Amino acid sequence: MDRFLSNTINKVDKKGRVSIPASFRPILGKTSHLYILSSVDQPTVDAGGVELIERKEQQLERMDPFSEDYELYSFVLHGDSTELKIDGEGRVILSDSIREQTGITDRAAFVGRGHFFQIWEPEKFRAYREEARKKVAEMRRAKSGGTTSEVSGGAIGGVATRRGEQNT
Amino acid sequence: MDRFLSNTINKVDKKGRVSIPASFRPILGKTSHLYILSSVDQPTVDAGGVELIERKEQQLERMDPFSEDYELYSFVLHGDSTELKIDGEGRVILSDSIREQTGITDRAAFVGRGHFFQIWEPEKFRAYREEARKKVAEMRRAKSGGTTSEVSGGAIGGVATRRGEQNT
DNA sequence: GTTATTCTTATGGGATAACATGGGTAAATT
DNA sequence: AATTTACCCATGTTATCCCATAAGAATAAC
Repeated sequence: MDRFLSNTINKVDKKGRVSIPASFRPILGKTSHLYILSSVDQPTVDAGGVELIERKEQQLERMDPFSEDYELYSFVLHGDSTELKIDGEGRVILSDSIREQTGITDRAAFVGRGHFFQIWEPEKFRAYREEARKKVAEMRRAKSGGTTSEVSGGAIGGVATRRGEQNT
Repeated sequence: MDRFLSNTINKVDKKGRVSIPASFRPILGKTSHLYILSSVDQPTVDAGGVELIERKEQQLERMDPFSEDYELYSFVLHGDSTELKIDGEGRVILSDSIREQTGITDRAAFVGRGHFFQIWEPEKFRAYREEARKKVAEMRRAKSGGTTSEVSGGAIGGVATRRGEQNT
């Protein structure tokens, strides 16, 4: 497996630590660091290995280094990102900036997105997921006057609600 | 880790000293000096090891030596640079020129920019960051009507606001 | 097929090290 | 001499390391 899939909700302990889902760990590679970029339009952050940053740096390199766009993009990419150290048990401690961005307090939802994953406040994730499902259903309805039952049936998996529960 | 990432706000003590974030220190190499260049278009200064100056000189070489840009760039590059000594605890004392340029009084924001970092007056940083995030979001929206956070991603979490708070 | 055994994981807590910060004092500067 | 700067040491806080444990999951044994 080489992609981040499924979602899990883990607890944030009183020291601010959360376990990265065990299934995500090997995909991050041997690095003991987790890189974080916060989303501009949703209350979530993107997380992954260095490649997450490197991928964006490559996009930067294709831009004119003297342009305003380059300046802004580079500022946001490097100045607004975060590097979390992963401890021996596969945990990270969430920084204040991440908590601000996501609203996370005592539980965090880890959501696989392919070559990266996101970290959400569980309730916000649930709401966003619900909304996304609705929109997808509407789209389909609009396209093919058919019923929605098939669509709403199982387009997107359920949200894990307790320790260790996952959608695999 | 070999790039300057994330941002931190540190306190300037009554002697004028500030700690360089510990995560930035190793990237500077073994040099006990911090090189400073004041920014032309923002109230901030660029900081880094010797490579910072060297890199800028290389950029200069690529410019048309008869252009006005070259003249100005060369002027600020060589005229406005400073060298700060780093003490045993990883602190530097901010010069008057840096304080003038940035408006820093009692707190300083250290902002990673990849191969160098910037030092801002925290409030000014917060404002610029907000603006940058907004513009990047617009950039993204303009390029692709898409809504995935991977596309819109890139911006990041909140600004540290008190001593020691960081995005690590 | 069912039960026992071993492994994984998530989670907690204590001990320790790292870090930002403060202050004292001697060495330089002016 | 009066400041300012470099070097030391002190301290509270936070992060990091290490070990423990419960609950499941996977595997082996019966």
